[in-house]
Amino acid sequence: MAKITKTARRLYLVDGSGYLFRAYFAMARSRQGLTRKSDGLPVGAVLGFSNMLNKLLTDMQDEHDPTHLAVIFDHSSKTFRNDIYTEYKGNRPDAPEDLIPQFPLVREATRAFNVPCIETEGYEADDIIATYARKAEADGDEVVIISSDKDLMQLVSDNISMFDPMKNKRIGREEVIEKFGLPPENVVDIQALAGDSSDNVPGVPGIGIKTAAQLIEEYGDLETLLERASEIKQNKRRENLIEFADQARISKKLVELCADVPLDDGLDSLALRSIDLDLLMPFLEKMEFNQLIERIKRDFGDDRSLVAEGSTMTGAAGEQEYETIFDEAALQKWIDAAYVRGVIAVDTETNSLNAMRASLVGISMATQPGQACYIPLGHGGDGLALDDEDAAKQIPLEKAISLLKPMLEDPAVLKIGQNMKYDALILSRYGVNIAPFDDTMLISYALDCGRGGHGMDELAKRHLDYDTIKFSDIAGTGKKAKTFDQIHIKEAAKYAAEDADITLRLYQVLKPRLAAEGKTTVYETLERPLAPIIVGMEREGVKVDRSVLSALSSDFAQRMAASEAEAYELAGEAFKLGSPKQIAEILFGKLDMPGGRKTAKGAWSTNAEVLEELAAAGHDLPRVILEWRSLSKLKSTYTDALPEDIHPDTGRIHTSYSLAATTTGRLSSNDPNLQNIPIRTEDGRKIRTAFVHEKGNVLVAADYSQIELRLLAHIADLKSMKQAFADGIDIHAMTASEMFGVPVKDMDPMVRRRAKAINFGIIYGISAFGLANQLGISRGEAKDYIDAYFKKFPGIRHYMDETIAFAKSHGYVETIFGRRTYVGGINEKNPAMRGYSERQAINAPIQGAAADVIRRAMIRMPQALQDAGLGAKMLLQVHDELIFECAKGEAKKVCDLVSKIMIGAPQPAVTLSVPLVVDARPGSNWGEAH
DNA sequence: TGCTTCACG
DNA sequence: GACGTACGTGAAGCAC
Repeated sequence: MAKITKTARRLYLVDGSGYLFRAYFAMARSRQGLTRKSDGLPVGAVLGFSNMLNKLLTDMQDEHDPTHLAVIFDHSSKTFRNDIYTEYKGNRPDAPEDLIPQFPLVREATRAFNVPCIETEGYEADDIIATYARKAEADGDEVVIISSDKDLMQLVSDNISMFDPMKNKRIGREEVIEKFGLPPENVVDIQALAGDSSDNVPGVPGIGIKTAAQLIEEYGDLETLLERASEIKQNKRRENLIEFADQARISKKLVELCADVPLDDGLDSLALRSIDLDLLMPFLEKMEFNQLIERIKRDFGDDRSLVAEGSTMTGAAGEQEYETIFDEAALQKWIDAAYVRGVIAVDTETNSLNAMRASLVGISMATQPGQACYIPLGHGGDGLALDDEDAAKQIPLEKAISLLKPMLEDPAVLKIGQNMKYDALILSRYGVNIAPFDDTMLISYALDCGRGGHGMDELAKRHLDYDTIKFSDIAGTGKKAKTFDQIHIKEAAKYAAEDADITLRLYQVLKPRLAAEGKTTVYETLERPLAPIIVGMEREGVKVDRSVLSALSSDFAQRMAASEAEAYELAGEAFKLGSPKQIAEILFGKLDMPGGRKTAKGAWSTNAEVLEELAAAGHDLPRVILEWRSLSKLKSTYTDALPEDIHPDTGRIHTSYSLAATTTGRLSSNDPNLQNIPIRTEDGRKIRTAFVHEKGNVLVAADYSQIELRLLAHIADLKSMKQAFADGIDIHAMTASEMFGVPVKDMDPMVRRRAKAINFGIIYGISAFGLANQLGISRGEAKDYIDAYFKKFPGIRHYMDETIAFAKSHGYVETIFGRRTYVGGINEKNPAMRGYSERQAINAPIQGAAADVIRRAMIRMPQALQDAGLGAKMLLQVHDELIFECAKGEAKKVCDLVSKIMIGAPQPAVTLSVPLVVDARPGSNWGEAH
C-alpha cells in the first residue's frame, strides 16, 4: 500500500443545487438543453453534473484529490429563514419546466457515483456545508467547497477554500477580497448592508457592496456602524442607516450561515469510496451518456481502483529526496543524470534580486519530481560570520562552474527554469551561456495570462496545490532580512532544492497544456526566444552621464525652493508641499476654493487636473503647487534616483524587464523603470540628454508610427482608415476631416486634436464619459462625436460588439498572433465592472498585437545585425520604440536595417493590410535621437 | 502598507 | 437605469 499516512482529511463539499442551476443555464445557452435521445427527457444538467463529479473522482494528477467527498442539496421545503423573514427568497421564479425532472436525477447520479448525498429538512444546502466545513476545519482538515455562490464566501479561511467548477477557478481569501473588498470574516456584514435582490434580502437602501465594504472597513462591524450611524456625513446614507438599522440586522440573520445543523452522518462517513462500476454503469446507460461511459471505461479499466492508489501530492510531500552536494563526485552524478534524462530543472540562488549585482550563492537541480539537489557555493562568503561548519565543505565556485558548464550549454540537455531570464543573466556573468531552456513562468504566461500571477509560489499553489517554503520564512523580512549567503546551508538546501523540484513538477503540468490548448506557437515564437534576447539587453545596459543628472538636480532644487517660498507666502503659512492632504486643507479649507472632485477613498482630490482648473480660474497657489510638484517628481524619481542605478563596474544603467507582468503581452521595466523617462515637458526632456553613448558611438532610436491605430484598422477592417494609411495621410487630420466634414488642408489644430483624442479613445474602448473628460466637453457632445465616428467607420462598432461577444462566451480574447488574455468579470452584473472588462477586451487585442509585433522584431534583431556585419547593440525597449548603440560610422546602415526588421516583423505569421512605418534616427543622446 | 499622484506608451 | 470609467505599466512620498 502506498503512503496514505496519517494525513489530515481533504474534504470536498459539492453545492449540488447550486451546481445544478448553473449547469442547467450554461447548457441551455450552449445547446438548447440536451435531451435523452430515446424519449426527449431533459438531461443536460445531469450530464454536466455527472461530468463534474467524474472529474473530481478521477482527475488525480489534476489539482483535486479529495479524501472525503459529499454532495449537498437544498431540501425542497421552507427553512428557518422564512420564520425570520417571510419574504426570504420570495421573489424566486419557479424552476424552469425542463429542470424539474432533473432534481431527482442528480441525486440518483450522486448515489450512482457512490458519493454520499445529503440534505436536511428545514436547512439550506449552504448551512449544511457550513456545518461540515467548520467541523472539519476544527479538526485541522482542509476543505474545498465546489461552488461559486457568493453566499458561501463567508466560510473561506486558511483551511477552507472554494472552487468554481464551471470556470475552473479556485476561490480563496484573495478572490473574496476581490469580490467584496474585504476578507471573508467581513462578508456577512457587507451582505447584510448591501442586501441581495436574488435572495430578496433587503439590506439598507442605497448601499451596494462597495459602499458596504467601505463602511465596514471604517467602523469594524455592522453593529458598531449602526450604533454610530449618526456620524455619517452623507445625509441620505446616514438617514437610511438609522431608519433601516433593524432591517440590516434581519438581513444579517438571513445571510449568516448556520453552522450547527444537526447531522446524521459524521465526517468519517464521507470518506471517499471507490467508484463501483456495477452501481454507476446502469445509471449512465439509463441516461444514455455514451461519451461519459466510454471515458470512464477507458480511464478505469476493469479492476483498477483509483482510490486505492494514493495521491500525487501526498507522494510529493512525503517523497522528497533532497541532497546537499559537497564534493565533485556527487556533483558529477547529477550531471550524468542530466545527460541520461536529457532534461533538468535548474535554479540559482544569489544574494540579491538585482541580477547585474548579485553574486552566485548556490545552484539547485532536479531530475525527477521529488529528486533534487542543492550545491552550496557561496554561503558565509565575504568574511561574513556564518556559524556553519558546512560552509567550509563547499565546492569551490570555479570548480563547480567548470563541471556544470558543458552540461548547461549542451544542446542535448534541456534546462527548465522558473523566470530563467534571471538565472541566465547570473550565469552569463560567470561565463556560462545556458541553453537551450524552457521557462515555466513564460509557459504559464502563454497559457494563463489574465488568470493570475506567474510566480512560482502562486503556480505551485494553483497547479500542484502545494505550499512552497517562502523566502521570507528562511530569510525574515524588513531591515534585518538575511541574504541567501547568510542562511545556514541545511535550511537553504531545503528551500533551494524545493524550488528546482517544484519547477520541474510545474513543467510537467504546464508543458503538455501548450499543445493541448493550441499555444505552442505563441510560446515558441513570442515568449521563449525573447528571454535570451532580453538577457543580452539587460547585460548591455545604457550609459548615463552622472554630471548631467546632478546639474539638473541642482537646478530643480533651486527652483523648488523658490516655489516653496512663494507657496508659503500665498498660503500664509508653511506646509508640506508633498502632502495632498495638507494641500487640500489649505486650498479648500483655509482659502475656501471650490473643491471639485474627490478621490476613490473620499478625500479631496488635488491632482493636476483639479489644480489646473483652479489655476485657470486665476488662483496663484495651485499654479505654484503644480510647478513644485512637477519639479519634485523629476528630481526624486529621475535626477536624484537614476545615479544610484549606475553600475559601479560598467558605468551604465541595467534595467530589468519583466516578461510576464502585463495582461496584454507588453514588457514592463523596473529597477529602474526606463520606460517612463520624461519627454512631454521641456524640463523632463532634459533628463533624456543624460542617456548617452560610449566614445565613438551614437544612439539610434527607432519607433513605430501609430502602430496601435494601424493594427486596429487592420483588425477591424476599417476601409477608409486603411486607405489613409496606405496613402500616408496624417491619420488624425483625416479622421477629423471625415467626421466634421472639413478639408485636411489648413485644418484648425483644435479640430485635429479632438479627432486624435477620439482615435485614442477607440483603442481604449471608448466611453462618452471618458472622452468628455479628456476633451473637457460635455458628455452629450462626446456622445455625438462617438456616434459620428461609428457612422464614418462602421467596422469599429462591429469590431467592438464582436470582441465583447467573443469575450463573454469564451472568457478570453486573442491577438492576431494568437496571444490569449483571459478577461475576468465580463459577465459581471455590476455595470461598472463589466464595462471595465469590456474595455479591457477591446484594448487587449490591439495593445497585445503591437506588443507581439515588437517582440518579433526584437527576437530577430541581434542575429540580423550580426548577419549584416554591424556591431550595433539593442539596449532598450519602450513599447513601440527600440534604442540601440552603435559606432558612429554605421549609424545610417543601422537605421535602415532596424527599420526593415521592425517593418517586416509581422511576417510571415501575419500579412497586414496596412503598411507599418518606422522612424529611426541617430543622436548623441536619447533626447536627440528621439 | 495603501493611497495618491504622476512619469511613460 | 444601474455604476464609476478611458487601456497598459512602475515608483515616490505621505500617513497610518
